[in-house]
Amino acid sequence: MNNIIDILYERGFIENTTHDKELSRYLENDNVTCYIGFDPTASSLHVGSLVPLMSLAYMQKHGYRPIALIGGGTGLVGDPSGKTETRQLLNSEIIEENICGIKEQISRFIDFSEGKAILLNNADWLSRLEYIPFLRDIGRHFSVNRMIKAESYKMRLEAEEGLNFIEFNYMLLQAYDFLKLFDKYGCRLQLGGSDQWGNIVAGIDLIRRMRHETAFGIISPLITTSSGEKMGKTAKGAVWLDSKRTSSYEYYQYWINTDDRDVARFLALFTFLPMVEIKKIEKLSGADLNSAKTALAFEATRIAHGDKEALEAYHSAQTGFGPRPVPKEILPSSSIPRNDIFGNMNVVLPSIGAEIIGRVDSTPCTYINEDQLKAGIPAFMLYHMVGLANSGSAARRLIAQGGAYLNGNRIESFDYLITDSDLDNMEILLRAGKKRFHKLKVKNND
RNA sequence: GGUGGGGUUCCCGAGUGGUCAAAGGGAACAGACUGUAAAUCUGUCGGCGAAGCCUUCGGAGGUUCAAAUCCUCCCCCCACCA
Repeated sequence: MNNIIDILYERGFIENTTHDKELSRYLENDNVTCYIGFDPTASSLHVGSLVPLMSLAYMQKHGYRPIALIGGGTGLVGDPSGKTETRQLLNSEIIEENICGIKEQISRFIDFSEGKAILLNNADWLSRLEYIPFLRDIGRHFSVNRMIKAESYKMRLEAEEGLNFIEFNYMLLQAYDFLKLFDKYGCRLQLGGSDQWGNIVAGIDLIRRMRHETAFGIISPLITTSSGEKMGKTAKGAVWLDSKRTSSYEYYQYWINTDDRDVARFLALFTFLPMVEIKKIEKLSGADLNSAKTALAFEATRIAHGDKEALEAYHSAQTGFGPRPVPKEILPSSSIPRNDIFGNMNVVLPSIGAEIIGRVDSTPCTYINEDQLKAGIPAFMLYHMVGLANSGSAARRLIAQGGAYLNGNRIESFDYLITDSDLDNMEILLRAGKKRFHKLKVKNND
């Protein structure tokens, strides 16, 4: 199997394509350029953007030239596709900031060295557009009758909030992007999420009408978890790719908590592990899947944050939840530490080498003054302080319900005084519920 | 611009003078069960060192012993008409 379409299909990246036969034939060419757009609506992409990112990464792995297009221009307009509400309009300064963050993240997935990929910003051409010429040259190719039938707009036309004119224009701008990239880079293929279908097809039509050439589109399914949620939503909000917003520890934990039913599917989408190995995972069930989840979390963290961060997160998980060795026969291509019981590991991470193999740990941690600890702090205050509870009341509730643990022992009373006598190995391990950990370490007075 | 309908605690949504920190559902959190899964059951679900007090129902004023509820002005959304 070396046809990229087959590979993308097998891994679950494709929901639909335009003209499949011609597309397959086109992809047999050597110099295929394809693109995906990312609108800078936040300073970081989140897990929801992983599918397009990974599909682009796969395209690159197979020798195609990807263009990552940052929507510095379209971001000023706001894509209504598939949204039930109007996006808040962002100003240019915020967008500039966002672009910086996003560029960095994309670079983790796509190799931009030596012209292997291109990073562009559509503000470079969109912000210079003149209204009347644009309407005359581009606008005349769009039928409003057709546009309002587009699924992406339909939703909004039927919704309570309606659709305003600036949003209605979004499709034209994205179509124009595609035309630009076709003209300048010979780019004939656009990838995107399924909500982008209308926008992609609009671009293809525009290229056909104006250049009499064929362009193609591939859309990925909207990935939902088996429980029916959109990917990347947690109680705390989105799971960001930026480790400043979602720490490697949290990121790893997000993946390790994958629903059983999603493990194989997610391994295919969100790691580079070979499908042969993933296929074997599909046969596993029950607790056996936990090793696969560990590998998923490790690999996903590695790709998004780096080897070192993945290893730290892995270790933190071991400290909190106990050692969970991953047998050799599970996903052998994964570089996750094998048969590891605290520290003795055989890591196969070239970028790290041997020196880091010690106790590394990224469990959230707070430092406390020695004096303050000697004086003692009531448990509920500490839980609030450290962020395991949102308020004093919440902390009291937590403790009252028996959900607070100090070094593994349940805290019986909300005002239990935590002091230096609770130090274990120079630190105090606080736990809220089953899986939220926080360490408290002493800062010496100076 | 006109007419009508709206804006309620994280979300949906009830509430039209006191009995309202505000029904119900969802989400979330905790406990039990477990495998850091799912499902289920139970409890919690504004803040406060907790009796009691304080802040909340788009915003600002006002009426009243008492306002999410009544009045005035303003902001925003929706529908129909222009």
